[in-house]
Amino acid sequence: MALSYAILAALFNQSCSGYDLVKRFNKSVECFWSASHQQIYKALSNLEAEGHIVSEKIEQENRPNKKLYTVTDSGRQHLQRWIGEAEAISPIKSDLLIKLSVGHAVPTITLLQTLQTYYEQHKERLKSYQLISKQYAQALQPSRESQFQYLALRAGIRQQLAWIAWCEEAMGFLGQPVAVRESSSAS
Amino acid sequence: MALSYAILAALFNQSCSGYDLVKRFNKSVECFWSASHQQIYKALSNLEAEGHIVSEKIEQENRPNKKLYTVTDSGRQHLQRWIGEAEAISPIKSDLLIKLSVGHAVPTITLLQTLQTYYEQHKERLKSYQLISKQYAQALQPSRESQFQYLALRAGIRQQLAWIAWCEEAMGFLGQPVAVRESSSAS
DNA sequence: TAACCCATGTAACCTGTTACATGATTAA
DNA sequence: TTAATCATGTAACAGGTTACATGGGTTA
Repeated sequence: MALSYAILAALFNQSCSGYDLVKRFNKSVECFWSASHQQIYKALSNLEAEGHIVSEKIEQENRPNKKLYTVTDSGRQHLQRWIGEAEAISPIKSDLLIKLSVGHAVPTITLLQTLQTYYEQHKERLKSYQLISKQYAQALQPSRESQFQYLALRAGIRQQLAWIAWCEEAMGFLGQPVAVRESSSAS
Repeated sequence: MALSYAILAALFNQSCSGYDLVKRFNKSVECFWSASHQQIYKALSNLEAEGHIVSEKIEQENRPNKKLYTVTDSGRQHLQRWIGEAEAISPIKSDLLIKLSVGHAVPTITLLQTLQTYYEQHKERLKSYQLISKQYAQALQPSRESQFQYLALRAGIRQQLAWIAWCEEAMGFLGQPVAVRESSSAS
């Protein structure tokens, strides 16, 4: 369900083909959702069957033809209605947290190694978000659209910072076997 | 896949019935994953077929019999192996971020209302995490197990704090003075 | 008398992942 | 010549949601 809306939102911001959508979802700015190309092509044909998007066949030379998808009035209304609804927030569902909550089942060194790997991944992701963020910040006259995308990016950055700070806390905790400390930099 | 491990981890910490697992997953401390009872019963029977857990039939008076599930040696090893592996981190997949990234499609007031609802939910969740956290912190001699659970909880707290701070940033950006209402729970 | 708690399940359906398929163009 | 890019799909399977089913005991 949410994937359809994510697609609708992406197409509302910028009409494109299924192939381009895949790239936007998995590589670049729209990094808050992911989906395989199979899933996306399926969702696109459903959305078109429901009348929320239309496709225009683009004939190309020296490469395969493609379909350019555009949001219809019906699609826009569908999207607008959804934005106005607030769903219940969902649980974190993080592998790492499950692993840590049974950390006593393995040697501390194992846990530290696993933690380190996640730590580095979060730092990587933060870096890529900050890079995009810089591009937005440098725009002299940002469009209203891009301001919203910048805001969403800010959330991503805050999430990564929270994970990174926590990894450091956890590694510190595991580094010297101590009791639960009351202080820490919780704020 | 991850659900099986989450169940294994929960049972490793404390053997219990499927019914009790549902409660532990959806209500209380193990609040980092969620699953319906149908899903959990299914996963339990799979795990038992694979030999990772065993069930003991508990006969009860005045109420239905139940099955007490316990992790086997094989199950413990399976879990330990998994803890040592580090998967790739996954995208945020937040409805709210999708909504915000096409915020220009609706009137600002609509977006603010939606944001406010998420904001309150995150504050609620933070409160419940902090309540559990306090119980851990008050334990005079915390077990090694509970220290790990406390650490996982710290991650949950940091996540909620990040969301809350971002909601305030976003609401501020959208031109609404952030009303810092201390008790928004009764709304 | 109705609703909820205990306790476990089946079945239909939708969503997401993995594998398979095609076929021309371009860069190493 | 090997691989990657462009561009779109089908099919089998695993994971997750919703609806349906049972039946005694307790609380309002």
